[in-house]
Amino acid sequence: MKKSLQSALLGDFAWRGLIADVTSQHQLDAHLGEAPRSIYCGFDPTADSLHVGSLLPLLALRRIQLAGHRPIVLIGGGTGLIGDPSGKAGERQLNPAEQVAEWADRLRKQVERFFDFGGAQPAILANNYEWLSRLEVIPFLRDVGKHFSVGSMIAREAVRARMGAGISYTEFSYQVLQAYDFLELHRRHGCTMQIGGSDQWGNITAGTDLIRRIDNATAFGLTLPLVTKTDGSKFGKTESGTVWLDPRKTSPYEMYQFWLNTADADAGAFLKYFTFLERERIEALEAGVRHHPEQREAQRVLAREVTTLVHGETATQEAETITRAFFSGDLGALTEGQLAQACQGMPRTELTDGDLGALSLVELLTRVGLAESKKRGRELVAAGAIHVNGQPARNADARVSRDLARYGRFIILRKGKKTYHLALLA
RNA sequence: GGGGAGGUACCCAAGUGGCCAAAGGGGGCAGACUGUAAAUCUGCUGGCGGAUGCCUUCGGGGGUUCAAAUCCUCCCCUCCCCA
Repeated sequence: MKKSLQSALLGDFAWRGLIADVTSQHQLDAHLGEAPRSIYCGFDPTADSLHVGSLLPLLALRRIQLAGHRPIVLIGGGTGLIGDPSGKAGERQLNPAEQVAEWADRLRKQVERFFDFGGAQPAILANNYEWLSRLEVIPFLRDVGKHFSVGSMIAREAVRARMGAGISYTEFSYQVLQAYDFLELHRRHGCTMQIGGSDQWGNITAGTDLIRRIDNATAFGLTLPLVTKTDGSKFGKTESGTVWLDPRKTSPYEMYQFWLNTADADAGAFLKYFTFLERERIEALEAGVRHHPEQREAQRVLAREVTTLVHGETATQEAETITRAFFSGDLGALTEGQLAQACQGMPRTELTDGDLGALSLVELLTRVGLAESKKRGRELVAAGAIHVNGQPARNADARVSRDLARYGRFIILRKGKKTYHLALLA
């Protein structure tokens, strides 16, 4: 009964665990196996950068191109003005139009590096503001609106979940716009498939339905799984917050650390999700996790691969250099630039010249919040829990002076194993 | 409306006149071990220039007392039972 998958693409997706849901799997399989297809995924500008969570659909789209199909990256400059209710507990505040336009521009630049715009199937970048902003209400309601039944719109999970808390007509309409995007891309570029996160299922099938009704054509959809961690905590966050793709918001070093800290139990799945390594290699790394977990080779490879995908080889080498220096305690090996990068995600406190000589180490610890009180600070120093620029601090009453700082500016305080704080001299 | 129980530190929870800055557990932080892991063990878990010292703290106010988380009183809040 169950036929095996014919197309290399779906077979790879299935092996990687990238399929949460698909429309008519075997028909899609044949469709993809027959000829190069155009496949799209949308990204709404809800912030000035994508984050690691967006990497899953982004890399899936790249897999699609590598498999010989044409990827269409849709920036939701129009839908971003409306707001997707999917997965949102309550109505969101609308962002100013100029801001959404600026964010859309940033996302476009951010996304470009993942695709090949030459070759046999060059990628297409589109922005739905281009057509959504030109829609006229009367024709839209007559030509498109007629094909949507309110009953099925209300039945969609994203809407149903909001019926209690409330949902505006604006957000309620989101699914219609996304369906319309799919139709538009179908007509413009012969797009026959849309992928997205698992919360996008309703929006995607709204599109395949619309294409069937208006253009009497078959289109397909596939959703990717929600990335989960086995310990139950949310994927894509660290203590310092969201892990962004923009190096100005999350340094390559921070991103490298994020992946390096992947739990053993998640390493295999993440290698499949977020790298382009072939099956044999990943299976070997998974075996490595089982037999030599202490070597953390899978995590190292994962961190190297993903950081390189996002930030390039040079940035990855730099992240590795910083990692080695930080975890050996030998900060002296770092250049000023590397030190600055390593400190990028750290909470920081700026010190004035007046603070120099006036503050003792314990006072500095309380000032920056690493110790709740001087008493605590003393206890921490006594316990050997405080390191200053990689060196264990011995004297709680030592005065803070400029020659304590690296490059005359950086005093990196460490409490315990991984709580850092940067005291930055003026 | 009647009857009963209770509000203690981040949470749960002991304590019913001085030996209480307040047991115990959880959580948190740190140390050891380790793989920048998990588990485990240990320490700390009100503040103070380092103190058989002082200050703040047991729902809120007032009072009794040499002395109150503990007794009295008023107020606020929570829960349970009967109407």
